[in-house]
Amino acid sequence: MGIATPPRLQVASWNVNSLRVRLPQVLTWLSQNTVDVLGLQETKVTDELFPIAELRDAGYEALYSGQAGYNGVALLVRESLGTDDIVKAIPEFDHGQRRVLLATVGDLRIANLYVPNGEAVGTDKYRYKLDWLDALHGFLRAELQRYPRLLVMGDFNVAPADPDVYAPDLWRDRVLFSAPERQALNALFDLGLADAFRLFDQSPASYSWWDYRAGAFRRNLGLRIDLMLASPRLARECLECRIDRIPRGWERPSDHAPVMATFERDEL
DNA sequence: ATGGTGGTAGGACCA
Repeated sequence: MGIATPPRLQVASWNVNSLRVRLPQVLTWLSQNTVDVLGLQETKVTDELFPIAELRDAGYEALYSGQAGYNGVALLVRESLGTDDIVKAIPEFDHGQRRVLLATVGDLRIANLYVPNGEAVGTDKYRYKLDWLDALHGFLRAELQRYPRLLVMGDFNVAPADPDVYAPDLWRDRVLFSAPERQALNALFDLGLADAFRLFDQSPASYSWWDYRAGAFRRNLGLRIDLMLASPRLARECLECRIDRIPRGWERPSDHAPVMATFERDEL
């Protein structure tokens, strides 16, 4: 018995770099963290092979949009919550790459994204990334009109600012941190979306992705490219946002760490 | 050091 705590919704985003390889880690992490919604990126699994049974046994309903070999996104939602109004592509920018999954969970609108990597500045893939982000901007502007409580999360493959990069001067003209990419991200901020991580005090050199090579994680040579963007209404209800570095240190890890956020809810 | 590692493939790709 005690004073009832306000209801809270805990949300996380994690690029797992193959759900089939990382499923045991996802299940372990879910058992250790009270998360209501988990967005996954780079699932690299077709819908036919998506591990719905294992996730259902863990208490989660799965929404997924996958393809063979590359890309793939999913939303794991605690079964009691339910989902509605599912969208699997940016309208008028659907090229078959499975990078987008939106759903309404309670009164929260959640967009889970795997933004194109862009390969290198000046390449066709880089151009595609910028076009993709431009289309995303128009789409999210419309979503914000419809849904006051909008959370946009995922692997953005762009670091917002100098403190999000271990060597900003080295990265300033490279993919993941080039000025046009940051400008595209700033355009999303200009819609009123807030970088939830920066609503709170954080440790210096907080990153979400570390290259597999050259001992980058051990040396903390990382970038913060996994983000949670909150609409104005939702930003006011955000109680916490942090990165859980622990799974990046596990054996055979994803190269990304989960980003977590907690929101106070009026009711669910 | 144009390297380094990892996933999906069962070749070169993608990151």
